[in-house]
Amino acid sequence: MDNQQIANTFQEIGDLLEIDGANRFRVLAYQNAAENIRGLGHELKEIWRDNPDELESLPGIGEDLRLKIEEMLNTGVCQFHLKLLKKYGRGLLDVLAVRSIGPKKAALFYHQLKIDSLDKLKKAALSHQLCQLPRMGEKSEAEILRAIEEHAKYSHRMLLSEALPLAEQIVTHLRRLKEVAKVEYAGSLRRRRETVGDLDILAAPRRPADAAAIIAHFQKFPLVKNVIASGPTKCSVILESGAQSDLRVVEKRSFGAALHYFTGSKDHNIEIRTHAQKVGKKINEYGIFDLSEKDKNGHPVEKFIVGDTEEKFYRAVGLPWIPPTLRETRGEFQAAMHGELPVPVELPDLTTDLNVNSSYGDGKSSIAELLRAAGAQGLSCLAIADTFSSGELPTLFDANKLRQQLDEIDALNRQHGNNGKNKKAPSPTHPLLLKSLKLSINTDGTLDLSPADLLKRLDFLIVKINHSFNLTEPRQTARLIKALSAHPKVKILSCPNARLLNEREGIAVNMTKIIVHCANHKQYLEINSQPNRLDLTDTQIKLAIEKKAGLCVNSDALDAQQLEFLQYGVWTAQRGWAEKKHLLNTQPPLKLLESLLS
DNA sequence: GCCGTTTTCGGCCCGACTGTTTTCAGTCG
Repeated sequence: MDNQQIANTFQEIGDLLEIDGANRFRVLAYQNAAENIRGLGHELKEIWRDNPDELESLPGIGEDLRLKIEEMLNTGVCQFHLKLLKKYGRGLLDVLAVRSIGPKKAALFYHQLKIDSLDKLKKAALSHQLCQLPRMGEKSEAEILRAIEEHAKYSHRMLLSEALPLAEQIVTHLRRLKEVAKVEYAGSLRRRRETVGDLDILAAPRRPADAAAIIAHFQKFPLVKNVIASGPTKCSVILESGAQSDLRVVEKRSFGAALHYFTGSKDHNIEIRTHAQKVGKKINEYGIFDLSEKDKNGHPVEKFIVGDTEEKFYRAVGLPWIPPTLRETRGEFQAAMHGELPVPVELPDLTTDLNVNSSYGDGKSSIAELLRAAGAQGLSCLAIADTFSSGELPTLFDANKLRQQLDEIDALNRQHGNNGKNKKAPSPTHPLLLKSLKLSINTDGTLDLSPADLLKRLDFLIVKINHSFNLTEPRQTARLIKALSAHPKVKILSCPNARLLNEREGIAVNMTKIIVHCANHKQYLEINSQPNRLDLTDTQIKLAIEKKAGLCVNSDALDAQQLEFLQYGVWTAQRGWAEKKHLLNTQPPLKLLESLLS
């Protein structure tokens, strides 16, 4: 079992225990463990194989959960999980996933009406059985029906690239209101997670009395389908796309504290709050409060210290500002304490895109168009890497097309003075084109390497998995290592997990082995910037940096416009603690070439 | 069930909103 499966098992145990009426802190322990395991950079399987004792040193894992992890790694199942599932049935988990139904109502429906599936829940609501139950009424019943509809239509997380423009539209909409002093989006969107559950928006009115006007204006956003909750400081709506958006309105003096609070992650906030408690301060979404003064009865007096900006907020607890992309409890608090926070790589640090598709292959733009777009983005170097053979059955290698492409690249380089004789270094005005090729890895790990005379003209090769996604982990790992070793010009592994967000799970592969192989052979793992890939993942990037493996952020653009996707790759790199120095393609092009070919 | 510079027991975040209540339980973030 991999981390994801183990985390899901703990999550389900937590949910079922909650319905079972277990101690809520016991439930919390399972949920925390699930969350921590999801954010882990290393596979539990590997940790356990190397040193079984180390499992218990992981956050949120004690003796009991360690035993359950070992059981799952040994047998592939957890008996306790099976016992709970047998008692309640898997359908009850679906019921629990419906908005407005929590553990208490799920348990009530189950015990009173034997409801253990979405289907039975819907029938009970339609036949008005639900509203007969204690503390249930017609409104609650209607709300459940509506939530079931929404759930059927929309239960996935949005891609970051879908969430961002939507949130920006809402923010723009709110900024138009003169009563608004400040407005930002928060949540996992601000942390640049690869997928986003809902859109959290935060606003501060110019005067406290203006809050109601902001709430009202939010509801008038053209894409609002229905309002699910609205009060004086808070409003939740469902948008036309099915996504939920939550607005919170706080006073200006609390804006920074609230921005921190609603940006999360939850675990990061707990870490900061616990730290604040140790230094005699209290944190909530309204600010930081000093508790050192006591009233005449000896009770602490809450004295507001600060809350208007995040910078001041962190400073008040003795910490530097921590970038949102790092707030995932992956050591950022300790790093901040010791002044060792990474300086995240930024988009302008990139000099080069090492993986772009042209119209010779799957791309839509000509090389000249790609080059212009790259220059406009501030890039001074671009590697054209088309795939000429792909799919289940590799077609014949299209040598003539490639020859024609290489001739065009040589001509363009001469035109820009990059013929080796010119002393001028490549720049956005004199960009350099590199010649590459993206080879599809065969099922047995071999590559179609011919003809040899054309390979000689290429600067480097990229390899990528385009088919046979379902091999076992040992086979898939061996396949990748074989492909990486197939030719000295193979330098980059593209889309290492071969995943498609919301569509296809990544391949089963021992990524630690791949990372170590790349570190030992001066090869580079790609952080693919396509918003539905973002592959490597953040935690794997962090692992790669720890193992000193090379990394690069590439757009894999299919047209000139998609060079803008590099921003998504850079954000993912930031989440993996990548600094400028960790990425190959932040180097000046000539130095980059030297590194790549050494 | 986990955790510890308040440590082996007793905590574990808590405020906003809704609906069904006649003062609050349940859900959510």
